[in-house]
Amino acid sequence: MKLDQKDIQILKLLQNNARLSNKEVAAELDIAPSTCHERLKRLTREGFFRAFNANLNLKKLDINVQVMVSVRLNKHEREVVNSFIKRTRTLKGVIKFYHMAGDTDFMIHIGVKDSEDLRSFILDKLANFSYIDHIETAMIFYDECVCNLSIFESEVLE
Amino acid sequence: MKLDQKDIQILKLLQNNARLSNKEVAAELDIAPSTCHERLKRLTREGFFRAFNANLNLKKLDINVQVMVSVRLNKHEREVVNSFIKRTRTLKGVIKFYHMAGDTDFMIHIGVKDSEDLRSFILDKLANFSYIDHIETAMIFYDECVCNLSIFESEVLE
DNA sequence: ACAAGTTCACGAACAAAATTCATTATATTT
DNA sequence: AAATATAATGAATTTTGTTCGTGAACTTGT
Repeated sequence: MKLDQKDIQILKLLQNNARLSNKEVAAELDIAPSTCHERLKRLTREGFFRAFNANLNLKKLDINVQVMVSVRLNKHEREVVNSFIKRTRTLKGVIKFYHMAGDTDFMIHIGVKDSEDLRSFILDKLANFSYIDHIETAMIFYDECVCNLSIFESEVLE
Repeated sequence: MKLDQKDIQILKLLQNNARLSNKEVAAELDIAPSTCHERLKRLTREGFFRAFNANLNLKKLDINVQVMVSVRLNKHEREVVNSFIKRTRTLKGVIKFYHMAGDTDFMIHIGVKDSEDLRSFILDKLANFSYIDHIETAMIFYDECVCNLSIFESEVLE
């Protein structure tokens, strides 16, 4: 499946503003709304979008502490790893979940109200999983979704 | 400003599907579209949304390598830090940008085509910033935006 | 180079959703 | 309880989404 410039432009626009209307995207690309609609439908059908997420202003929700929790397990069989993922990804406060290669097995971006909630998250929820080898917590001052698609403007995929 | 259950439900719904139509959200909350529209407008006006991002299927874009690059600087004056941020956050391939407290100053989630592009990213783009003390790269097997808002269902903010 | 076929973009027509607003209902305050 | 403020509603209007027939542009095979 080939992507041309227009397709890539659509992806980039929605990447940075997922609530743009079809009409707005069309205007940006300088094509007819119906044409744009066809392309957007095709991109969706072909699975170019994983999800559309609203990035919330956490401070307004009284979520004042964001941290990156790095976890190392002491067993790495598929079963143990899967069970960790299954159990952890649904915990309240989890924002983003990375499964890593290397020293650290998981990096979990979490957001909570205060340091008490953080303590409870780590001690009560994370640490009582049986195969934890190591947990390290680093505070996040500031995070940002940048989304600079690493595709050259001249590049066309097929 | 107070948030009630319905507001929180709206935020959660859009967090997980930012392209839901007003009508769909209204149906989910079991309220009239006009009511829902008012609330959504209010939430937007009051700044509860930072952004709406499409999460793209990177494999389909020939972006096969995702890594978390940890950077430590050897100077931490505001000027140096700001200049690093300004310079780095716009680099092609940067997906998410974390400014950290602690051992590591920045964690940068990047996505590139292959290990060659990664090498070039690190050597040509990152490493020639003057105040780099340390760069560490960890491969990401898999990442996911989970968005489990850490707000209790019974909780109401004001 | 040319004909046949395919792909793509377009605009008009229709359907659906967004948006506004006057009215009614529900809370809050005094 | 009356008065006031706040929120929800449905109907009317505007705007957008969606479909589809038509024609332009581009491919392919000869």
